[in-house]
Amino acid sequence: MSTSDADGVLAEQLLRLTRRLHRIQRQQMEPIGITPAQSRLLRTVSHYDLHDEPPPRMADLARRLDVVPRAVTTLVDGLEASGRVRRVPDPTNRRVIRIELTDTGRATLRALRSARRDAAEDILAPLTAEQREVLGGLLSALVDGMPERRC
Amino acid sequence: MSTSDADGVLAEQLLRLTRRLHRIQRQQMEPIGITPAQSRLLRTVSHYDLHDEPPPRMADLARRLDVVPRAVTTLVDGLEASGRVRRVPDPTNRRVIRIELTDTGRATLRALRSARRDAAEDILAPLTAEQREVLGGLLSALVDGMPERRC
DNA sequence: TATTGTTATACTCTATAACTATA
DNA sequence: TATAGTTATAGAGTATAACAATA
Repeated sequence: MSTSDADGVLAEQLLRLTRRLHRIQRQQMEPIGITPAQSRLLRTVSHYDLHDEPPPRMADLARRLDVVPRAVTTLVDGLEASGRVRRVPDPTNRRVIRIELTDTGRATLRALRSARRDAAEDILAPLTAEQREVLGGLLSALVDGMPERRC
Repeated sequence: MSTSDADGVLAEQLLRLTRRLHRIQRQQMEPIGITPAQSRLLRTVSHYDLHDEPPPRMADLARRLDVVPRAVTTLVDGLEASGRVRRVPDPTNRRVIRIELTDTGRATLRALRSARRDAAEDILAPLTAEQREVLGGLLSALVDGMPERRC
């Protein structure tokens, strides 16, 4: 392995780690009856809710989740079917649909938080608190440096 | 966002980052005619090749890739169809199939290396060389701490 | 009876393209 | 004509379960 490929190796470790994180998350979320991608969307919706901002549009969620709008449709379909969010047409622009959190959705978020923490703890076990802080800082720098998805 | 959920946030950043890495990789590998998962498998096979070890069995690859054996079948199918690996029955145990790298496979690996590096560089751009080294160390600690998949 | 890999099947996640209804 | 979200479709990735061949 040549030294100049260090970045490539780093990318591979990232992918491998995330695959495991994904599997653990899926297992822990299964009893709650939600998939990881649905969980991410639900958390994104809750940010608006917690900050007393108007509920997000489908397009907002696509941008925040860094996926194509079509992908949001399916996720919201699933969350709406389980009563965790509500599709509410925007009265000022009838093309727009806003996604509102329901009480069921809030309850799910509470259950989810501990599951997510357990999954993270499982993955991060080899690191000390200080190391986690450093890792968090580096990841924040990377995520903040990400270009916004054009929708 | 409560402080005690820092690990959860960290996990989310990891997932978000990896989703982008995945997308970039897929785009860069498309002209080469290979998918990211096939590429990972090919690289794993090449480790055995480079270290003059006997070619890996399907089960070896499943363990190294941290996936179920069934998943390896599909990946090898694709790589064999494009002439990058060969399925060779083990003469000493006829249940076992060993996966050998072909010259075409080696050529693909060369093309892949630069693509992978470009994808990594794209993601890691916000970090200095020192920060990348720190990140690499932390990820190595995490990956090394991962339990082996039982197959 | 245990191991190795496969066939059969299904589900999650995401993408592109074409369409509908608004604006 | 441009925007918001959808239907239609496809493909990558992975999983579980049942099975055949071999040990």
